[in-house]
Amino acid sequence: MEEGLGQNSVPPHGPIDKSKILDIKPLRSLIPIYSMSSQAPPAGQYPSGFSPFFPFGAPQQTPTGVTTRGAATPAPLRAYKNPLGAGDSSSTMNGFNGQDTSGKKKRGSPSRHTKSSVNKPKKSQEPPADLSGLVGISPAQREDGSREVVNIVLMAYDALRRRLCQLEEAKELSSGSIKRADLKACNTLMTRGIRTNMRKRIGAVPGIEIGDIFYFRMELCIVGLHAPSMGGIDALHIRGEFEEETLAVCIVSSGEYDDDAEDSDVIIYTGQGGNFFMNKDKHTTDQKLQRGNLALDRSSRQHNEVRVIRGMRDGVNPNNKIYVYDGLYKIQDSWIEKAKGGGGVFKYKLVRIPGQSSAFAVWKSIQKWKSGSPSRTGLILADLSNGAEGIPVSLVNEVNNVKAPTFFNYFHSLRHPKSFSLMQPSHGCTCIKACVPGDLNCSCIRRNEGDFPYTGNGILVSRKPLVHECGPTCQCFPNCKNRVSQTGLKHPMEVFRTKDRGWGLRSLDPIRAGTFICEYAGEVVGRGKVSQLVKEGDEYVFDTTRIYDQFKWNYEPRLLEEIGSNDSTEDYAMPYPLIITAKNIGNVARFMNHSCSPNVFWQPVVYEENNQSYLHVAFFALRHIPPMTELTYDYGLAQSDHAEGSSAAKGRKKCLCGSSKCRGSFG
DNA sequence: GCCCCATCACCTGT
DNA sequence: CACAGGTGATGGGG
Repeated sequence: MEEGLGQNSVPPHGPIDKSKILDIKPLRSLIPIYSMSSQAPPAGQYPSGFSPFFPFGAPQQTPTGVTTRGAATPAPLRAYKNPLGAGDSSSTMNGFNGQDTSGKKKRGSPSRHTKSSVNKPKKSQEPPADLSGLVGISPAQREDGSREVVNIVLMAYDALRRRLCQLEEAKELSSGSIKRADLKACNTLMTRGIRTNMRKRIGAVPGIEIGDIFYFRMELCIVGLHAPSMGGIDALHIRGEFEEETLAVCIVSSGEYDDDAEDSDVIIYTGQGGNFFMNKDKHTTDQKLQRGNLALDRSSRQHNEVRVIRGMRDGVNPNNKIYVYDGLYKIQDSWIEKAKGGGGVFKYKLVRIPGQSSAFAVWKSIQKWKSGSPSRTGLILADLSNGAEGIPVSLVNEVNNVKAPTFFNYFHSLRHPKSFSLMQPSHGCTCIKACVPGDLNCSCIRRNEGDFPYTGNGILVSRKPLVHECGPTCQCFPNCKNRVSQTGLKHPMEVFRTKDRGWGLRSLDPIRAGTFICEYAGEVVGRGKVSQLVKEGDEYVFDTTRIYDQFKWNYEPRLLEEIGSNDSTEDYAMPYPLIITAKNIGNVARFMNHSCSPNVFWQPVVYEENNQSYLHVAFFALRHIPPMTELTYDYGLAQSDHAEGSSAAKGRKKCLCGSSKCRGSFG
């Protein structure tokens, strides 16, 4: 039956009649598949991707929806799988939900299903309470998100996941372990209603921007970008008046297949099924035109927009995979190939819709810069740190003719005029080799209230008034995992010229939330000198005693209730003042600009040198940061400014961060 | 029609 | 490499 396509690895030119090959009934010609009468929004208001529903007549317009975001356009779709969780629980929240007049129903009735509940006893429990209000998500926002809500959900997810990892790692290999913290965190959040964009849609997803990166498939699920937790194809089922239709809305390209195309705007995607590499004992079979394949096939005819997420190996951590949202594509071609195992395999050619900001293409050009083939445009200096960092810090200006920042000496850490004697002198831990999470004999861990502050791959678990790291007086090896902020830069950085804010800092690598970025290096000065420095025009003062906007980064303790761990103090009070000037001496941190919605935050870290405790300011990623994104943190307000109220105090600068939550000025 | 459960596939992750 | 594992689709029974 596969005579005609046995030897081809080239897409045939004409359209194939798959119905012949696969014994599938032919496609019917499509009529508009949802009712236009009742709720059609005014013309022109469709989100991108809807017009193609008009089979042949509608003009192929440009992807208008691509650049707009957050515009919660009403979608005239009725999805089969309605977001029942939302509908139900929202009415529950009103406290008036037509309570079961139908006597029985609902779970908890311990009637005849007891037999099945023997093997899975946990199922019979009451559903967990809706906790979405805790983190500030309304029922409507669960349906349709926004940038802010997406950030809230992702932060809640990762905070919980980090904490679960921490608990898991502390337990060594003993009792009931929390394997797969990624799954557990997702499950917890979903059952508590902490998620967004539950309404499946074609085209852009509100709150998700092209270039956004993710570190787990579950992150794609909870923000409504791609629903299946493993499957590569997300399909939407639409009920029309006479027919039902299924369309592909999103795909994840894992990069494990031969998806690669030379052109970064093209992707060749393999259909699903056929067991062609999973079951080894089974002979590989032809893929069938069903499920995801069927959806892709229909989409290739409807020409609807399909979101594309590209999975790729993390250069820093080859075990990890990073998912990059690469925007909207359309399926241009499809054909059948013969796989090595012998089965027929569907192939789909997706082409990126032009006019979208680049995402995956940026990754590709970074790869090229790193290999050095076309040199970086605007490169002024290959390594601003002059070897002081283990990793080069390039200096780049693609904007104007300014050749260099004002002179300063690059230094990787702090210079103390005197020892920092606020804390009682203490001795380092006596661990051999490395400190082990959960080992309460380790004095450093005890100082961290029994928690190892970092996960195994060096990610900060939660903010604290003070993180205690191991230091030179500890017995443990220098590669102990509790020395994260002492190990210098881990990502190749770039000091670059911004359009309107002088120099800025960004990374060539993606940075995962909670990753240590750098410390604020410079000279420590006494508190009394601050005003003098400011008067002298020192723009490089870091002062822990300023007023900082509070924000929540740690996990929500109520989400951990069933594990019995509900300690979480996100205490924002700064225990010890520390003032640093990086005017004459400093590192990359002095180039980080202010933003009112930053992607980096600072955390006090302490460790010992020569039996004296020294305080450092360490910067961590607030959320996942795509490569080439400017790194920013909140500069806070000088105390004197705060006392004067909101009147424009002297020395304040107009803020150009461009955030929707911009406070207007800083400094 | 609905609800509940079981089963299955899936471009996971450790 | 093995295997635990979540989600959503599917299908059957009550």
